[in-house]
Parts: sequence; C-alpha cells; structure tokens
Amino acid sequence: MSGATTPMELPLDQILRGECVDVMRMLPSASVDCVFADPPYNLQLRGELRRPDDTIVDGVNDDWDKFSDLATYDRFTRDWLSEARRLLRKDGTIWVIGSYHNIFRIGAILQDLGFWILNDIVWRKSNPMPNFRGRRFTNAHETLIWAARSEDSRYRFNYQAMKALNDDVQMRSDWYLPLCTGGERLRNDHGLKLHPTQKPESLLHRVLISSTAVDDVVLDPFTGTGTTAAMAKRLRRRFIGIERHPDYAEAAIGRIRREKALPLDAITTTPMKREAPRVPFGSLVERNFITAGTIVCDKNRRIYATVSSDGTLVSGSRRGSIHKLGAMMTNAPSCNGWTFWYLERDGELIQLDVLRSESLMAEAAELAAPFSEIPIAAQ
Amino acid sequence: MSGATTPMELPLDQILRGECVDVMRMLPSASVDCVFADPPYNLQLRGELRRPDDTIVDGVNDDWDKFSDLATYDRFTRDWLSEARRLLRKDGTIWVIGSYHNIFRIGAILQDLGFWILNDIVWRKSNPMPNFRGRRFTNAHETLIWAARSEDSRYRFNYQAMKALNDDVQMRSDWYLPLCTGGERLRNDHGLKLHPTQKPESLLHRVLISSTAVDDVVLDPFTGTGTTAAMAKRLRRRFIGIERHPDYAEAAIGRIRREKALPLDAITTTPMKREAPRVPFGSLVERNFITAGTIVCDKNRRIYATVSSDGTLVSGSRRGSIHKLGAMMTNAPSCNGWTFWYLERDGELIQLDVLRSESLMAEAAELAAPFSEIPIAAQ
DNA sequence: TCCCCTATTGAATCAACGA
DNA sequence: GTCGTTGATTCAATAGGGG
Repeated sequence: MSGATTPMELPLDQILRGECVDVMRMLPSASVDCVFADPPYNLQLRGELRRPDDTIVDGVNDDWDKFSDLATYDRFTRDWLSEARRLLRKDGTIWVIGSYHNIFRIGAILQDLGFWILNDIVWRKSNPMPNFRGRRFTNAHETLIWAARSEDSRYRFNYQAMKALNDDVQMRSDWYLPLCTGGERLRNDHGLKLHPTQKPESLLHRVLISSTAVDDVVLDPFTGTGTTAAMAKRLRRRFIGIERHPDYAEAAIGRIRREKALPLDAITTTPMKREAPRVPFGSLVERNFITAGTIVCDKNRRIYATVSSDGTLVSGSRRGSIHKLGAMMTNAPSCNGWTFWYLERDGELIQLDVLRSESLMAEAAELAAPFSEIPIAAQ
Repeated sequence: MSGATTPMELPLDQILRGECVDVMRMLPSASVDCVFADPPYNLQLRGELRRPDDTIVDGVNDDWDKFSDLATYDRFTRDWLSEARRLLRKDGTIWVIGSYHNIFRIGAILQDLGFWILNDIVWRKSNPMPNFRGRRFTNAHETLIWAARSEDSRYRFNYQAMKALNDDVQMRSDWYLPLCTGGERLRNDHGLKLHPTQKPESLLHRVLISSTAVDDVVLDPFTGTGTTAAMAKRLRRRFIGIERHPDYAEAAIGRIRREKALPLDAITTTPMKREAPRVPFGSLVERNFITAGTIVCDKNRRIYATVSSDGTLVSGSRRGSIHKLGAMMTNAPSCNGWTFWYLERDGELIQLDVLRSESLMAEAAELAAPFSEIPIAAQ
C-alpha cells in the first residue's frame, strides 16, 4: 500500500496488503454491499487457551492486566468495525465469525456502533476436535453474527434461495457443515496446513448466496487464505480482500487465480417473489385475461364478487381492489387478493395468482417474439 | 423479604420474593455452588406480528422485559452478575441463557467481571417458531454461557455422566431439545400459558446433571415458574429461588411442592463403558420418555433394575447400560437391552424397544433433514 | 379404537413502494 | 419525511372433534 491518505478508486477483485484498518481508511465510504470478517481471537490475550492440558498457569492473573488486555482487544475490534461500517452502503450487511473467546465482545460492540443484529448463526461442526481432558463439553460449533448496517437498512436476504437449499423448509439458524479438510485445505511445501483457521468453502457459499447478489461488492478485512474471495469469484460477486501477512496474501492470490467463475446460469438461484415484476390486477382486465363481469369467489365458495372493468371488485354496495375487498369481506386487517380470490373455469377454481403467472409468461413470450422465426400467424 | 441488611442464614429450598439484586445482597458470600439464570432478554419487540393466516403471535410484551436503552440493560446485568459472583463459592459455576438480543452483552460483562467462560452451549430447538415474513433465518436456537467464578476455579464437570447420557460419546456444545409444551407447561385458569418463557425441564436436567452434585446449592435469581427449583428438587440438589412477581412465585411454589425427589440410587451417576446403540437410552431419560427411578424387568418379571438419571440401569451393587446389565444378570456374554427390558404401564409390560420407536418417530423429521446428517448418538 | 382433519401455538428485535 | 396501497409469508407438535 502507498502512504496516500486520499480515498482511492475502489480496487475490485484484489487482495490489498497491509493492516486492515489502515487499508480500510483509504477506501471510499458506502462502497461495499457486504462484509465478511474472520478476525483474530487476540492470541496475545488468549495465550492461556493454547495450552494443551488446560491447566492453569501462574503469573499473569492480575485483574488490571486482564482488563487492559480485554480493553486492547475491544479497541482493536471497535476500530475495524467502525471502518467496516463506514464502508458499508446504507442497506449493507456484515458477517463476523468467532468463538466464545471473542464473539461476545464483538456482538456487544456491533450493537454499540449501531449495527442491527439480524441473526446469530451457529456453525455446527460435523467433525470437531474432541475435548481431550474431559473437563468441558466438546466445543463443536462456532458462532456467526449477521447484522445490518443500521436498524432501518433494507437489507438483502435471499429467502427463497435459502429455502430451496434446505429442501423447501425455511433455513434455520443452526448450520451443520464439516470443517475445511482434505484437498480444500491449502498446504505448504511440507504438507502442513498453511493457515490455522481456514474456513470451509461451504460456509462462505451459504453466506454469499443468502445475503448478496451477483456483482455485489464483498469486503473481507481478514482475508487469510482467501476463502471469501475465492467463493466470491466462483459465484460472480466482486471482492476486496485485505491481508497483512505476505505468505497468506500470496497464497490467496494464487488460489483466486486458480478459481473459476461459474457460468451465470449456474448461479441463478430461486428468485424472490418480491423481485418479480409487478402486475396490476387491472392490467389483466385490460388485456382480457379476465373479462369484466367475471364472478370470483374465495377458496370455499362462500364469498363472491364481480370483476369491474377498472380492475376493482364489486360485491353489493362494497367496492375496492382485490386486496381491499378481500380484507373488507373477511373483516381482516389486510389480505393478499392474489391468493384469496379464485375464478371458476371448467368447474375448477383457479387462483388469481395463477392467472398472474400466466400473464407474465405471455408477456415474456411477446418480448421474445422478435427473435422468433415462426410467424405469429402460424403459432 | 424483611428489610434487614445483615446477611441472613442461607434460606434453602425456598422461593424468596423480591428484586433479585436486593434479595441477593442479603445472602452470605461464597454460599452457593451453582447459579442458573434466565434473565430478561430485552427483546425490543415493536409492532404486532401476524402469521400468514392472520392470527396474532402472542409475543413477550411484559414490562419486565422492557429497558430504556442498552446502557440501562448493561447496568442491570452488571449488578446482578456482580452479586451472583459474590454468592458463588470459589469453585462455583454459573449458567446464563439468552438470545442474540442480550447474550453478547452478558458474555462481555461476564468476562469483564472476571468470570472464566468454559463453554457456550447452543440449545437447538426441535420446534421453533418459524420466521413468518421470510426476512431472516428461522431463529431456531438460544445460547447458554457456562462460566466458572474465576480462571483458577476447580469447577465440577461430570464428564462421565454427560458421556453416559450421550451414549458414550462426548457431549457436544450443541443440544437438541424440544420447547416446553403440552402438559409440562404451566397454565392459568383460562388454559393460557402462565409464563411466556417457561424453559423445558430437559434443559435444566442436563445443566444440573452436568455441573452439580447431590446436595449442591443452586441459585436461580429469575425463578419464574420454577423449572430450575423443580429439577433441583427432583435431582436432590438444594435450591434458592428469587422471583419478584407474586403470581409466578406462587405458581413455582405449588409446582415444587408437587415435584417428587427421585430416590438417591436413581440419581447417582457412575462412569460406565457402554455399547453405542443408535438411540442413546439416556436421551429417553433426559426427555422424560422414561422417568429416572422407573423399575424395569425382564419379560418374565424375574429380573428387576432401576433406571438411573444418566441412562444406566442399577440393580443392587451392579450398574451398567441396558445391554450390559441385562448380560450381567443373565450370565450371558451379551444382551440386547432394548428387547430384554420391559417396564410396566397400566399393568402391561412395554418393551424398551417400543419406547425407542416412539422417540424415533419424534426425531424422524430431524433425521430426514438434509443438513442434519449427524446421528442422534452424537447429538 | 383408530385415523384424519382442523385448530392452536411457541423468547420474534419479521415489508416495500409510490405519491 | 409521512401515509396509504399493494401483497408476501409458517414449522413442528399438541389437542380435539368427527367419522
């Protein structure tokens, strides 16, 4: 990195080398859609956790030292999270992964900074390291926090894609995934793992599919071996990586170069209904998918109404949109008219939502027509 | 409570009425072995939430869960955790349960006060409330933090009992347990739930078996309907409950009175190597498919044994898994305990295997879920 | 008695767009 | 910024009634 202090152009699809806060300070505000961060556990503070036999070391047991260590970690956390928040667009979200050693401090600071927690996600490891001394429960999970930049962020959540990924039931907050092992694990010349905490690609796959779109910009301030960047490339997201350790940065760059972007049609996931083009009910009447004067009813054929030529429904003296009249006639505060009303065709009830789909398909066919070689008359 | 400010005698096996910090201040230091706390979560719910069928979700809307801001909640948390730490014996441990709304603040404050986190435990709910608007992942878990009073506490962890309860595989940090529903849920005269957040007995069963001994003193500063106290009585621990709401306190006292302490020999847990059947017998005990203390016998009612709370069987001085004890008592080289043992219900003998089937049916959905490859034995 | 269908419910920070 | 309109959205388990 140069020593420049003026904001740089957004350096897309690169691994930037340097301390993450220093590098982030040079990036322009509100420029990324998503942050994924796997910050250090503060090994200096947590050195005692590294002891294999779990016995207690004499010496540094002073309350003040402890406080100052925790305070140092908090300061570090506050610094990079503040920068991450500046870099996030208004509707952006952040993911942070950690364990019980650091995740509580991270979560509290996220809240203090104005982030709005959306979920805490539990990564349940299928193959965790056992507890060798039998002094605790097997530490078989890590925690991810998913948070929006602020309470009023209109964040992205690809609900239908997640549901499809989970056999058509809502994706839960507990994810069962294996550790990063085997061929996925980057190794040095001696066959030893290159990085102590390389995350599995499956984890980043789910994270990116759930909360980003194609071409979104994803920032990873602690790139390590580049799992986030590699998965971003594979899934055709843009990435910005930051890594201070030259060996890790180099390994990540090589890994990303080897990674191939999937064809666009392989990435497409179940679309969200909210993103489907909006069809006013009136246009179905206009276009004669539904004739004015048609009788519609509810699922149980207990409530009836007549379609009016302006796209409203009429029942006695009551008139309103398909939603309004559905709500009125059921005394409900609101109603989705598309799914509430049916019309009879050949003795069967057809939901208005089905007609809406048909009209969308017909529209798509018309748009494709210029490329069709079949004359309309022959269709 | 009286207005006395001098420490009182330790009021064992009682529910004390009053604000938890006020009451705790009157108790003597270093007098309890374990604290279990289910504090308000500070959910910050705003509007009403409707299900897709337009029914309204009966959310937590009680005054006791309302705090003006995070700083107020932190102050409240620091106050009661400080008192809890004073009341804990040197080697004592504390359990606190929460959700992402509050657990990060609790974890950070625990660390700030000098507690030493041993595990974070994930209670995975088998039947959580879905996410009705499709805007987040289904919030399907809650988090418990288990911490020792300090880094050098020589705390109790009943490793073998946990392993026995989990079919001789180390108990992991993710627990799969159902919500408190059905007959276990306390209700008022109108059949409505008495308390919005009553915890399941299976959760407290596991907590108490894992980290306390018979006759240990367990303090619950937020007693509510008294699940902790009731389980403490059942498992022959001593309890001190604190509850400020008169209705809850009254309900808890009645519940505790109805609860029966198990015979001592049904509670004692012993390390024992066992076979590894697909369904841990211990999970049937834990989830109350089979009550600890139940007498089981062979088909001809000639051999008898008692079910212990860690899922072993006891007969005189002999103890072992359902398989091991069956083999011992018939001088056979091996024995399938599932088909050997029966229990009497309404005068009829029911094979354990039948109970296992019942429990498997309850677990079938979990086993069928594509991202839940983990066998029950490892959960 | 059993099966099937319906109704109920659980610690929940649960919309987005356009005028 | 507000306000009204449109319209997207649920899983597991229990309990009870009817055939």
